Amino acid sequence: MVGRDTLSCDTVTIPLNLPDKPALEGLEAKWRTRWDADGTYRFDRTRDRAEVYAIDTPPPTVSGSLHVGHVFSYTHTDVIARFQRMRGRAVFYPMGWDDNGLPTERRVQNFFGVKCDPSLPYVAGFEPPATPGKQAIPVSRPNFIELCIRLTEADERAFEDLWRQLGLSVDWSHTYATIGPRAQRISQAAFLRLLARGGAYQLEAPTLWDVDFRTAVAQAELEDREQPGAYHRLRFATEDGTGGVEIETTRPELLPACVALVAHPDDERYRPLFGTTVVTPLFGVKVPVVAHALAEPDRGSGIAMICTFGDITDVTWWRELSLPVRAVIQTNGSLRPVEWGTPGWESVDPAGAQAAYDQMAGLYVSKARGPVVELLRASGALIGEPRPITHAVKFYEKGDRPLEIVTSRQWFIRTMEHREALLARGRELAWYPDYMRGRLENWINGLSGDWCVSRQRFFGVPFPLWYPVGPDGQIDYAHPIAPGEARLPIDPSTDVPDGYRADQRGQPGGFVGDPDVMDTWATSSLTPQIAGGWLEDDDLFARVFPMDLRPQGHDIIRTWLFSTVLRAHLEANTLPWTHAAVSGWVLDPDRKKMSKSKGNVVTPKGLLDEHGSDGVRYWAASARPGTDTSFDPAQMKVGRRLAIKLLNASRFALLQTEPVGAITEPLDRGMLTALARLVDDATAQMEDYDYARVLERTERFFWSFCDDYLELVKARRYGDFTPEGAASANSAMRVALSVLLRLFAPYLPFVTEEVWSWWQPGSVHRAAWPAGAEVAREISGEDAGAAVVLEQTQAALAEVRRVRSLQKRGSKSVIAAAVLPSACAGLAQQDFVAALHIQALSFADVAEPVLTFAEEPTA
RNA sequence: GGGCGGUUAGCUCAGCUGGUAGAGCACCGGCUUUACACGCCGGCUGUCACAGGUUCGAGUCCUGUACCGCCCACCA
Repeated sequence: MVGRDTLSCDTVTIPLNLPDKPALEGLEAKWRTRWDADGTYRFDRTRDRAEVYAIDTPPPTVSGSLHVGHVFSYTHTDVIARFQRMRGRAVFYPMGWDDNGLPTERRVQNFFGVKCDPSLPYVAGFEPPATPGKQAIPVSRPNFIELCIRLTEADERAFEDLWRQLGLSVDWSHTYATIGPRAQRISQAAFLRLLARGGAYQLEAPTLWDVDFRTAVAQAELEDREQPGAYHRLRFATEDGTGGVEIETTRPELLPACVALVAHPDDERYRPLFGTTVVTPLFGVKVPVVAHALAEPDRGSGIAMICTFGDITDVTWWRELSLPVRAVIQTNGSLRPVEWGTPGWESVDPAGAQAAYDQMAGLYVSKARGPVVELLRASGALIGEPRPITHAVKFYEKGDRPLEIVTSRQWFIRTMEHREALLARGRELAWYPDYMRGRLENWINGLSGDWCVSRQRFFGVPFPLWYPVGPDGQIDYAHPIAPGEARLPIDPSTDVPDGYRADQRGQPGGFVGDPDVMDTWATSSLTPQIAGGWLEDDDLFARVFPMDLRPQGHDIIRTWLFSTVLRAHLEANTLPWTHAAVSGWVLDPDRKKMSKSKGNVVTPKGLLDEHGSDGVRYWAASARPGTDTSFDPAQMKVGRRLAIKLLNASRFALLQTEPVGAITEPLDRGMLTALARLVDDATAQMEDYDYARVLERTERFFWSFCDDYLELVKARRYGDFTPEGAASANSAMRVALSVLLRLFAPYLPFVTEEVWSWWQPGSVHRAAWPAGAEVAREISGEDAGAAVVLEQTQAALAEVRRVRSLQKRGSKSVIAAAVLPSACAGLAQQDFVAALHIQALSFADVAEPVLTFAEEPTA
């Protein structure tokens, strides 16, 4: 243990260095430099796992800017880190930078005027133009990633600077980037291991598709948005033409992709139709009427058309009812060309179908709706007019147009078969607050398919695979070629598989690289492994994994938390960490999440400059774990005032160093008894991650310490009575100060370190977290009787002050006679009388103090 | 539709295992007190969302309702 574990004040040898006029200004700059130079927060990697506290820090997205929400939640983590460090743990507190993914891709494109083209070979020493040209220059993926790292370096420096100003006790020698070589290597190795064990597979299947980004997306990346739409009632004729059935749809443009109608098996209205065939309007396609339990009798007309594919339900029906595919949507969202009358596109009227379809082909799906509705209306198949509605439509969370479902070849990680095990992991994990566990369970129970991890993007971690090309030029996806782990990371678009030559790329008998990159969560789900040195530094990894803490926001439980639990479960058969601390959001005064735009108006830097880092941290740390919190500069001012008070009260406590000695006075012993109890409570609550409560209670004690206790002992410590009395007060004050500084240290690292440096060796952040027993030892055990004396004295003080104030007397007024309720008779008379300038004190059966003031000296 | 959280003083929020409502801010009044005017003392402010129930006693436990927020859902 680095810190001192004794409180004996008389052992302090460093010379007192009290400033005349202490101030907060300049403390951030002073101490961050000092901590850096002293390696105060360096991780001690010689310590055993049991002595380590490892944190899986969320890597902020470097292509954005830090906002108030970051300052808020990272402060929570830092408070915990500092507490654990003072508890004697070696804190592994790395920092990551998230530069993998679409936001960075866009920024690199715009900033350098380039675009990623994985078909190009790597060019060593490539330099982008000084100013981006109109025409984007195509570059290879490795070159693109190099540019990304170059661009984000500047952002990372700015972020690091802000974090240091905020006082995060991160070990800056442990950083990683999610697109860096280490993250790529680990992402690829983890994938290959999964593949080798059968935990990953590729499949040609309908998947959720963003038509703008032209990539598959995963269930976790979806969001619902309310969109205007309309119910269209369409009439399908029976095969013999004598009857018909009416369905309702919001997507009439998918009519050419209709493969069946479906109703609930128990629906009496449609039961006679099951097994029969109806004919689609306009296109004349014969489709069966089928039954499936997912069809809801009370929705629309109770019978729906199944298209390939309009939504996820269509996929379910298609799969479970073994229906044919009649896909019309292309990867760019437009309707593909179709030759009606050819296999798969049979029609009772091919010419009519072609004429109708030609008015839609090539149009983006939503644009095709107008023409098809017109045709339906003209044909009489549209019953009544469309009825406008608003309904939820699925979007890619970063996308602008509704998701479509397109059939394509994708990589999946098996998740469905692990659902029970993952739910058990969720129960095994300690959650703060506990109810957040429900979010994970909710999500796992709602999973509808395996995790689609491939993306048809250019920037990201590539799949480390090639495929043989047959003599006929066909790509053999069934037999992927994987590199040995020692070769990782690789980029199959430029690297060549063992046993092949570069000139065999794309040639019959040669190979091709997998063109896709991984979902960013496929990398982010491995942050404990990346930060902990998996596959690279076994010694480090053994000391930090599984980690202790995952701090994160509640909005990414279904993505980051879930996927990290999944990967650790699959790879290591363990939880990735034992605790998850979920922080809330910062809300603006309208009770909405502080948005980027508003967040940029209030920059974190500006806040730290204005209120001081300790002040801002105070506001953040006042919020209970998981609770959404208002952005409140007033609280930051309160925090700043607390820091200033700490400076001044400390100065007072240290102002007079002599004499010191045994703590004998009941008032002093009572104060330390209360403090010992506070420390025990605070420790228990900190262990339970309830840092906000500890701050509140420590603060409450501290203000009372200042305004009551210090005022009461002032005369005695100045030597107005006996040397023994003064010694008792001086010693008690120093014990209390030492303890209070350490209790506040996780919250207010700058001011506590400053004060600590006046009179103590080393850093307060390496000092031992106080224990109640240590405080009690100073007075040879808790003194319950003295605690009562303190309580009575404080209560009497408040009462006399109140009466005095109501009588509009100043605090200097001399009280010739004070009569107090008998219940106060046990108070510390000498200190009490001196602090209130009481000449004669007596007790009687009165409800409140009766004060007789001496004549005011005439001014 | 399912689930979770919230509803306490004008504002922001504490109130842990049930025992006569709390803090800070704001507001008002007082104090040139030798650690601090970036300070100190005091005052004002509440049918603890609503309705039932359990209990000697409920802000605190149970049931239901309303509103706010969030998460999830196979919304034809």
